[in-house]
Amino acid sequence: MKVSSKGEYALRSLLVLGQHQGTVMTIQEISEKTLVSIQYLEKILLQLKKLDYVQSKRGAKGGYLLHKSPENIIIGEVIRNLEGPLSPMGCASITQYEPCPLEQGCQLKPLWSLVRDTIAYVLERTTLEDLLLNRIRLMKGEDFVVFKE
Amino acid sequence: MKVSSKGEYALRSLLVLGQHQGTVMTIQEISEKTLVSIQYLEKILLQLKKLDYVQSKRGAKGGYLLHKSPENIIIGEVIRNLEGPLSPMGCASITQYEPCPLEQGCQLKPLWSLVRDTIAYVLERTTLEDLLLNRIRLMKGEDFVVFKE
DNA sequence: ACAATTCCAAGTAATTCTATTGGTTATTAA
DNA sequence: TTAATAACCAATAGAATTACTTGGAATTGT
Repeated sequence: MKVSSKGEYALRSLLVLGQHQGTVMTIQEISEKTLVSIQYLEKILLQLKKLDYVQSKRGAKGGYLLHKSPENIIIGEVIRNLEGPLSPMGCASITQYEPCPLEQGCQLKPLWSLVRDTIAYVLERTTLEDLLLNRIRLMKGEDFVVFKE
Repeated sequence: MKVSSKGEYALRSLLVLGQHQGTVMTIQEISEKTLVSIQYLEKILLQLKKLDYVQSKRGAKGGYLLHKSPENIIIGEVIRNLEGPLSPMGCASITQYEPCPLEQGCQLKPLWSLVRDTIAYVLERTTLEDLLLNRIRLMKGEDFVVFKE
């Protein structure tokens, strides 16, 4: 159930850019802050640019800037865009459903759908702004309830 | 955020064995029901045996049986045993924590911890019996609440 | 002009995932 | 006792993915 390093690195980059809004950051600077190699970052930032999360300036004094404001960057979407569906199995994916020969009568699919929904519930309601403001609430014990009873 | 096919196949096998409790099933029969190759299943079943979920009988009339009763087979544990931590990132794993150089002050870790906790919440409360009885509740819209307010 | 910096394509190395091959050992039934 | 059945086991091979590298082309500011 891992998130790939590509997703992790993309989020690290967005966070760093979010912490320096208004100033242009070079890939090198982002690399220092995120501990990701310049060459790999390059590819990730290019992807983030195509997805319109960031903006670039070429040439001397160039670099990267956030293009959307943090409250409009939804973490679930970033992950989906960079590494595919949030669903643990294709059969339970809403954005990229894949059929499965076992599907009719499959007793596993409801579980995967439930997992997909819980993950999506969390990640689609979290924005870059939430991360920047440390607005994530950790759950412990009894203050966590999945179903309204 | 995918579950590997090994985990999926293991759960399919346990489900099939759960549907035929009391009767010994050969790998071949399990293969037909799960649509997994005999050779790959062999390896998975061996692992499930070492983990004590199933029991085997060698020789003619041999095959596999569940060894634990379905209500004692916790899905989260099966997945963890077969493919590692439920956590999307090592830094947020409770069972197999891995340190990260960015960790102090990392604004991503709380998110990964939250995701880990939600996934674990679902999978550690689901048993094979729940799957066999189709006792998984799909969430929709407003009957799903993550935090008690 | 020149240095800085993004852009881009291609390739490589490592890892993990999935599956196969070729046998060995234990059990049952005839 | 023999033959058939079926689990056990080790080694490895192929495919896919991930992570990263290389080498240069294009753009911009001074």
